[in-house]
Amino acid sequence: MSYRTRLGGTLRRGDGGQRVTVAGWVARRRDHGGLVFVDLRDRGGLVQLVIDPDQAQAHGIAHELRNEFVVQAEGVVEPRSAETVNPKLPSGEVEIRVERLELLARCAVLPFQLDEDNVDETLRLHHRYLDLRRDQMRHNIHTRFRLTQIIRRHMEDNEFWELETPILYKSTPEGAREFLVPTSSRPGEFYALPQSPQTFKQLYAIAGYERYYQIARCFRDEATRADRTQEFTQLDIEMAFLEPEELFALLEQLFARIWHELLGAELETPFRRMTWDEATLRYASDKPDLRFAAEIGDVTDLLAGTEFKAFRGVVDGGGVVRGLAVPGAGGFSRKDFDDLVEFAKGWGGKGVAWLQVQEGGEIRSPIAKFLSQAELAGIVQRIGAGEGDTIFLVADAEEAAVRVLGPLRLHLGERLGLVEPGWRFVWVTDFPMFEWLADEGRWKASHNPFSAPAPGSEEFWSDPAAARSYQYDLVLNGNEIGGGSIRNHRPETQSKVFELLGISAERAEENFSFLLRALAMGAPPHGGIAFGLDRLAMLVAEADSLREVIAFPKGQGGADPLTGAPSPATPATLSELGLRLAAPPA
RNA sequence: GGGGGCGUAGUUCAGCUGGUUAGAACGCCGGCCUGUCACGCCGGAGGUCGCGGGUUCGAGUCCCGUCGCUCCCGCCA
Repeated sequence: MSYRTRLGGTLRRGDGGQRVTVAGWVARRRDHGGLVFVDLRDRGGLVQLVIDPDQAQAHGIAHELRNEFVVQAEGVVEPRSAETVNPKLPSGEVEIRVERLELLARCAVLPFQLDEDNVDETLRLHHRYLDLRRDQMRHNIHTRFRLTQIIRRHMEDNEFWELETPILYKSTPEGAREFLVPTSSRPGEFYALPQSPQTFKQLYAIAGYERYYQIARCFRDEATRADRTQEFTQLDIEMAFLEPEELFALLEQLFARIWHELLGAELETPFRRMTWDEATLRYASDKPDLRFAAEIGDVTDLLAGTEFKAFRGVVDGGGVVRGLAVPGAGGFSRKDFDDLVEFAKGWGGKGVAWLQVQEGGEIRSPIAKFLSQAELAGIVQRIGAGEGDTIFLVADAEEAAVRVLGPLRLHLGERLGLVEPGWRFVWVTDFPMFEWLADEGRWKASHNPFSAPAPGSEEFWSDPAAARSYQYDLVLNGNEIGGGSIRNHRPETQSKVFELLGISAERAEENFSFLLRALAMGAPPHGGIAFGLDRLAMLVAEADSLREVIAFPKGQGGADPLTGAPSPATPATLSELGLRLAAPPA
């Protein structure tokens, strides 16, 4: 018997009369004793097989069939009569009248039903080959394929080369915890798996491969989340002679294409641009969700001489008073406000004050009596509150206020149903170049140590806190979906960054000598960006977890319920690698 | 590392304030059925209530511990 088949699920009325051989899985059998119907599933969908008792060979097998048995059927595609058309199936206008049926494989009793929702995820992952047969998963995985296909076409249309970088990488001390890889050829020495192809893609740019991209696998040995896994895929891009605007345009076109082809949505380009300072002030976030207004205003200066001690203390201590106005909180009860205070405390805040602007502009608030009319009017005006709005104020050190206001804004937006459907993209630019780690008494690169200073921050070492880097993130509906920067292409600038970060010349030499050497040998100005492909797939497939768009994902803690990885190594393997466990596994 | 949630037939769940033999639906097994498409009808099997301990005359239910999964915070240049 030959396996030459046609996808049954793709058959349509026009195929009527054709003799076909189809193969696939029994999605369902309806056995009437005489007539037997089988919904045959393949990658293309479902098609109905009809097995008549006249066809003794096929009929005998048809009774034995159970869900997920694998069969091949030969027969004739017949248009269905009007009464028997099934409008729910794309192939519902036809059926295959089977003349010969072959049982190719049986299926053991299923651990879960493929048409059941809400099956325990561990069980699904344990039998992922079954789970992937479900329509939803097939749709997700197919959507992911279409996404990468659009990306490849777009990059190719724009003269990018798809190039590879090593998976056995060099361990570098900065950044996320790495997966370490021992090797028997050099006991005591280790590779690391790449957190990103960062340094190699820069080397491509330096080599003069001016437009590089890769759909790259990356690894971080960190805790997982619904939107974070230890092993992930990113669209990685690097270009020589790059102006950020050129990159922005390239990606705006790419996203417009993806949204058009996968979601049927037309995106407005160019996307909005916003500096980090503006995002932090107005949205208390470096990834602002622009699907609703509720912008934050700073009223610190209005309260410089206030009688209200709680605010006065903060202002005098160099802190800020900031707030936002939302509509629709008019009916909040005392308990609702108390809950918000608790919410704020959960984010490390001291609390939240509220003022309701009632009809006629009258203010209702537990703190109104502590504030002058001028202060109240100033706050209402600065925050931009109208009648019926409620203002929420937070007074604290600036960083602490931002930490509370961001989540508070999102919480209120969701709670009050302010979030409008749609896709709000925004480029956030000019990030702080460094962050001061008070606990450790050192500077840390806020993005990565290869980002160049933004125009105006060339002498970043003179005031690291004020320095801005040439970095940009693409944010969609409050989620960071990509980030990149113009890199340091002058070795002396790169060395200065390392120096400021406390990476000694020796350590820089040890870890990055190859990069510094490369930078010294005719490195062009260059830069790039990387996008989380899994997250993008999750967005366009409208899934709620990364694991829904990864064919073989790992669970929390990096455990793979399917294969049982990770697993202990035998003493022989350890010894070959020159390793000995410090403590026996628990 | 910290906090929350969940764990009862193969699966998804119900099981009240502790009280007979722990139920339902789907799945599975057997039988009947020639136009169904979530086919229908009849019958049947299937449970260490995650695990361990405690309280009690009596524990799926209450308490303590533990394991597994998951969500969030920390962390993720």
